Amino acid sequence: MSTAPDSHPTDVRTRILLEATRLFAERGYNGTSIQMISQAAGIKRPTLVYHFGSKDSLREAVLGQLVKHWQAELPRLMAAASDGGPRLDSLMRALFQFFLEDRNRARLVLREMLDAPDSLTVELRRELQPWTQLLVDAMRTAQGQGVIRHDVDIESFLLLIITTSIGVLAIGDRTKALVPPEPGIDDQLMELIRIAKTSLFTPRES
Amino acid sequence: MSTAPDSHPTDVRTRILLEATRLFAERGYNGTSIQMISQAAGIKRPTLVYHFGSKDSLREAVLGQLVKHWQAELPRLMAAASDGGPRLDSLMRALFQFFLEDRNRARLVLREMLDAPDSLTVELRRELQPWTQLLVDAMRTAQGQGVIRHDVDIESFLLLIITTSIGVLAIGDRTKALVPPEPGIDDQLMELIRIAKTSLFTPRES
DNA sequence: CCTACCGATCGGTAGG
DNA sequence: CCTACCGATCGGTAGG
Repeated sequence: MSTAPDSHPTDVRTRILLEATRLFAERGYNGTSIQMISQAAGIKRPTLVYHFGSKDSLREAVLGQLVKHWQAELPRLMAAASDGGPRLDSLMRALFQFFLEDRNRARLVLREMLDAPDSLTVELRRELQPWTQLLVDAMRTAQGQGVIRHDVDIESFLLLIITTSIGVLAIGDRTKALVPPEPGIDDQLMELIRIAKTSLFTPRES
Repeated sequence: MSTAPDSHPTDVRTRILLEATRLFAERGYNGTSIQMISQAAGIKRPTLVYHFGSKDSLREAVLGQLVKHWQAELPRLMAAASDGGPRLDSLMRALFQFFLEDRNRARLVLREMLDAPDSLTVELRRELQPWTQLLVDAMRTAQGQGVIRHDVDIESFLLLIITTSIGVLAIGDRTKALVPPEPGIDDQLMELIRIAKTSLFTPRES
């Protein structure tokens, strides 16, 4: 009664969310039964249902986790970069780091985008768009100052960087079979950074 | 007996493949029952099984279609561009055109990459890699001639363009919710072309 | 948090 | 190309 009832790191609810994230990412929502998740979490199926109500609610909880992360991270990044304007570097680094930490996160996002549950678009727009709006504004200012090339379509550029980052991290080790020396994820990410910089910034004169 | 028994454009086998492609793309392999496909094709389930043996064989047939297209298209593109070196433009245009014709193709490819059935990597490597190898060689030559920037990682560059093109065409109308004016697919593709050109070619001196 | 149970749907087969 | 049928698994509920 005096100790928090379920604040352990190996909390049941947490364990369910962890395994659900992994399995949804690896096998997809439809390819994963709540039975598999329950077993991975070391409980019986009705216990999972007791905690989350339904498979679909569990899906929303899993997705909510990721959205929540960026809802906290984007403001942090914007603030940290406020001196000297937001830096492409730190943003891309944060993007890479988060999805590299657990590549299943990238796969999950991609799958959700493909399945397009109604909840997703709505939540993205409501929770994340306000922050990316700020980012777009900052970039537009940099463009006005001549730091960013005049021919850049800021909104599309941002979207493309995000799409590509997630794409590479989710399936980069599978697409590489297309091309002979089979460049690794790191090679692809480094080339992505080069491409982004080259096509975003006005070449320095001197 | 004198007329071909099933060469109609509305051939049963063709109709099954068509509906399977659409449904696998929209709902995923695991999210689509052979019952749904049969119904969409206007037949009963055992008839589908009679034609394709199993759900998994149908999956391979659906994927085989797409691989076959590029197996024919890549050599064609390489040959057409042989005078003056392969042109980035025609390649990207062909890529866009094929996947724009039916966006479900892009979604299907992305889903297969995520599901990573063993057959996929093997088939990509065996059927498509020989042709992309030629493309890489041609680009490397252009790089030696100074047409392509010296700092380009050719293999990663190619992979990134393909990943991004498919990504945009598959989920571009969903990711756009992230950014305020919500740029359309066409905006994103045009910006992708700009990014590719800017980051690939050595700036002309003049 | 569990045991026991539910109807519905799954992919596939038998047999014609 | 179909009807009739199969065991297995699905998500979820009753009740404790």
